[in-house]
Amino acid sequence: MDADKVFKALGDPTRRKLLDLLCERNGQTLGQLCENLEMARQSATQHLEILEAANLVSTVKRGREKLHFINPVPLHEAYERWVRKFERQRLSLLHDLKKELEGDDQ
Amino acid sequence: MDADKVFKALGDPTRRKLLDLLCERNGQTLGQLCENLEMARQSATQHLEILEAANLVSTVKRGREKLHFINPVPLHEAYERWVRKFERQRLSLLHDLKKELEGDDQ
DNA sequence: GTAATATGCAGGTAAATGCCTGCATGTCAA
DNA sequence: TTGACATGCAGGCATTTACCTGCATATTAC
Repeated sequence: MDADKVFKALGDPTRRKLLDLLCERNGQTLGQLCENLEMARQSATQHLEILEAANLVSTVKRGREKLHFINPVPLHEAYERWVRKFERQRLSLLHDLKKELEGDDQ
Repeated sequence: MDADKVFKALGDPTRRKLLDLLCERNGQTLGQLCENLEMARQSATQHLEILEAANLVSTVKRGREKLHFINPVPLHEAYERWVRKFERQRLSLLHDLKKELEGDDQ
């Protein structure tokens, strides 16, 4: 997994929306996905390419259509390897912050 | 929480490294953080401003120093409201994908 | 007070990003 | 075969991004 590609891919609201759309109904074509976005088809294609490069989406050609499927693995790995560390320390980090904001400096 | 700011902030490797550094030792000054980055102080400042705008980092001025603390709340919320949806459906999404990659199209 | 230290502020630039238009290719159906 | 449909490819353009340098301000130590 390339963590940077995954996080970069998630950094754009259109791409998060695409993942949302695929989560609602997996295996949609490019055209179907475009109906829910307010941009040109080619722009959506570029976003989908970025998601594919991050391995968050896999595609299958069926005739003249291209079907898009979520691959949940990289997202899971990014969470496990990166976000979870912060979750583990969440309460103590929150404690640091509160103590400091209260000006408790002695 | 502004989800877009949070995800955008996490989309840069330098900013993730800053969060990592603060996770190891919370409350570091700008100068301390810069020692671990290979860029000018001003560049690091800009990254920290973005983390602060996303509310992922809070700062406290102490004399001429500026201390930086992680705020774990927005990250937790982003996970809860967004990533967890995919976690819940993870196995079924993975199943869709596998079925399709096997060319199981009937 | 003065010098060293820590940070803030104001541009400036090259590269990346996100969007577009126009045209080409490939597939299906009549 | 021909026209409609789904997608691919190439290039252009405005904005944002990530980095920098140079100088200003504020705090501490001597």
